Amino acid sequence: MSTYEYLLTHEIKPSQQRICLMEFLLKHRIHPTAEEVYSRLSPSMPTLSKTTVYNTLKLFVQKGAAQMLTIDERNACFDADITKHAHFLCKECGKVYDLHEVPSHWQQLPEDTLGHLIDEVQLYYRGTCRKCAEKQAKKKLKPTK
Amino acid sequence: MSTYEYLLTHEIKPSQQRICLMEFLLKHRIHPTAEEVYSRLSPSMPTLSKTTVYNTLKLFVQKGAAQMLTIDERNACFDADITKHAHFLCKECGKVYDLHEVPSHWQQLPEDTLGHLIDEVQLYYRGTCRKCAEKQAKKKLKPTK
DNA sequence: GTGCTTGCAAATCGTTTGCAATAGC
DNA sequence: GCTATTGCAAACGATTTGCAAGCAC
Repeated sequence: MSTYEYLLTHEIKPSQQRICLMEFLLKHRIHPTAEEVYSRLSPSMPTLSKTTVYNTLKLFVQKGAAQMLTIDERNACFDADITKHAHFLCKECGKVYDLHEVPSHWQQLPEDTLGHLIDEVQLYYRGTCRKCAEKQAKKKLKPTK
Repeated sequence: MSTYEYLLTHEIKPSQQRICLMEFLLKHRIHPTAEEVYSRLSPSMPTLSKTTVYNTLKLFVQKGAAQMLTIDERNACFDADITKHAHFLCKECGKVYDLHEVPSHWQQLPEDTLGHLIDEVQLYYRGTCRKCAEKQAKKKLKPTK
């Protein structure tokens, strides 16, 4: 299915900008922030504005074509993978990773919700990612001081 | 145990402001934002500054005496209950509720973390809280228009 | 041409920073 | 007196808003 058709299945009118943004999200599963999307796309789309990036990402979320992650306190990031899956934030480098290997019990909604109506679940982990942990281990072995 | 002693157990030097803030957090389990803490305390502490509120809340989190929640995209909120428990955000009224009744499997760290070192877990639900759901139901029965 | 989409500039809001005043040992 | 804490004002950065221009059917 083309991105054009994919947007239609989510009731999103496919404009040039929307297609490019969705294509970017689908291709680069890096959980980009609005800022990142803008800076990566603007070289090839000189007239693209940040406002459009913000508007479009918000539209995708509203229409269920993307999810917004609030795992990073500083800025929201976006994921076109709309299946429920856990996320991991590295506090060192700020990267967000998928964690599909987490057992999926958490995805089921609890029976007792105190009467609240739940329509979204997010499981967030935070810590130090593999790469940063390795970097730190090396530093300890041969310190630069 | 007094708040003074409680702060000491977390290696936090108990100043006037720190005691008041921690007392507020312990007494009012409403997951306040920094702004809320400030506006609720400043009437009785006229010289209190927002900077101090931000500094102090950050200190509490660093020392493990409070946790920061990023469930609300707009602003961080704080919880002096440092036990692992799920949270629910009402998208209508913005309130954050504890959900202690959620089965606790999710609190256990997954075996396969792709090599990442996890030191924090958060489970967030979002939807419509009981009060807001009731309000909406009433509106439907006797619409004002 | 009508209505939605885009893009610019300015505004907003939460949070941080620089630095001087203050408090507590 | 020295060090850590506090508080003000300014800076900052992410996001939103108002509005004019552009596009598509």
